[in-house]
Amino acid sequence: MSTMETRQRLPAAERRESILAAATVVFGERGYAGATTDQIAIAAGISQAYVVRTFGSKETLFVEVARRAVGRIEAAFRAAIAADDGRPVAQRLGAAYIDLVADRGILLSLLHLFSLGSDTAIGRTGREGFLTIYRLVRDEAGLAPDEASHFLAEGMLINTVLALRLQDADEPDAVELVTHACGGDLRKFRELAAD
Amino acid sequence: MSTMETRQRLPAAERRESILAAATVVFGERGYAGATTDQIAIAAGISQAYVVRTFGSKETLFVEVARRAVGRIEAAFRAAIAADDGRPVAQRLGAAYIDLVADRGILLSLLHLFSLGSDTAIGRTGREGFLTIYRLVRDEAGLAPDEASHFLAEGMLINTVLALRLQDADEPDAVELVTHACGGDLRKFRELAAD
DNA sequence: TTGACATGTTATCAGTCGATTACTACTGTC
DNA sequence: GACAGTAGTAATCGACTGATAACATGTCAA
Repeated sequence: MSTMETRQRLPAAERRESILAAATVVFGERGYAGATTDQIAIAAGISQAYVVRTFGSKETLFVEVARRAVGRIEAAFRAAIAADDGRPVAQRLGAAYIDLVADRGILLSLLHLFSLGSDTAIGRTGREGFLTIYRLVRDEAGLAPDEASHFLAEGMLINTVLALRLQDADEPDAVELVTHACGGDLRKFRELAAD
Repeated sequence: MSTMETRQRLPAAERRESILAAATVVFGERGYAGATTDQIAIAAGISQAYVVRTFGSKETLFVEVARRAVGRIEAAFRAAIAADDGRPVAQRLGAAYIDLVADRGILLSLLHLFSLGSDTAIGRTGREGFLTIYRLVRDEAGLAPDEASHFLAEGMLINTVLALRLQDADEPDAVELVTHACGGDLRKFRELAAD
């Protein structure tokens, strides 16, 4: 019934997506091992058991969160490549990446994903995701290998700044560093990164 | 007695350092939450209880590991700054950073440290460490703020590549990316990063 | 309406982990 | 060669966590 405003149960696909969104935030803040399925369940507003049963295991959930995050980046980059406004493509990609900061969890979940390359399943997912993004900026955006590498490097710095919450620090050195890291518009960066 | 080759007990300072070295490797591979004090104890060749009691808690141990890692980077950079061989200082710093790859755990522990900015105690340590290194390359090496920022970005990319173990991947795209990330000498990078 | 299926929960469990305590043994010194 | 202090271990515990199972309830088609 859609006449009732308060739907009590969600179709599986929507519930799945809402769990993924909640898990993205929690994994982004605490990392894979540091996050608990109970924290994710609370964030999603359901029971811990349902989180686990929906994805089979915590590891599977994390891999799904990571794949979804890579997909978001791909979509944002493809849109930036298509929307040619005269600026160089690298600049458009950079702006698109900064916009992703609004979804803090996405970038932070990927940071944690990339830090766990030693784990068998998670590591493979991480390598695949990282190379996918590298190929996208090289082949679809047309950046030279060294340009693509530099671009990813700047992205990793943004991830680090975000994880450290340096944009909230008030020391002048932190302000200066974050300003350069985010490409100059500290004000916008801070707004996007605001909880 | 130093006539006996097999010393059975170590003075506190040496034992402390050996635990820190072992913990650096384990934290580097598994992260803070993913590592267990028992794994660290096995790596150090002592009992789990002794690891915890020596540092009071796992968190204190991690913070000590992180501070030690930052100290190693400081020392390596200061040496590179002092040893002026005609090359630009940024190039010397880059080479010094690549050399640190030999101690994989140091860079990987810092990667994990930087990913936990939301944690109260660990986050503060991470911000302090990151800013310390930024100030060093800016003030002591004399890099301009944007140069220092770029330098840190390349460092973060190296950390990521290392964590993902991309230097061991055989796909041509991975080889190309790692080559650019490490400054060209893939062979040396692989040797240093070898377990 | 009713029944069948999909959505969700409560209760519980076995394993793991950091920490504490009580105890043991080595080491150098007077 | 005993003593005092330092280095280290074994045993154990309570808390936490991911997973499972049994059960409950909402939803929709016929």
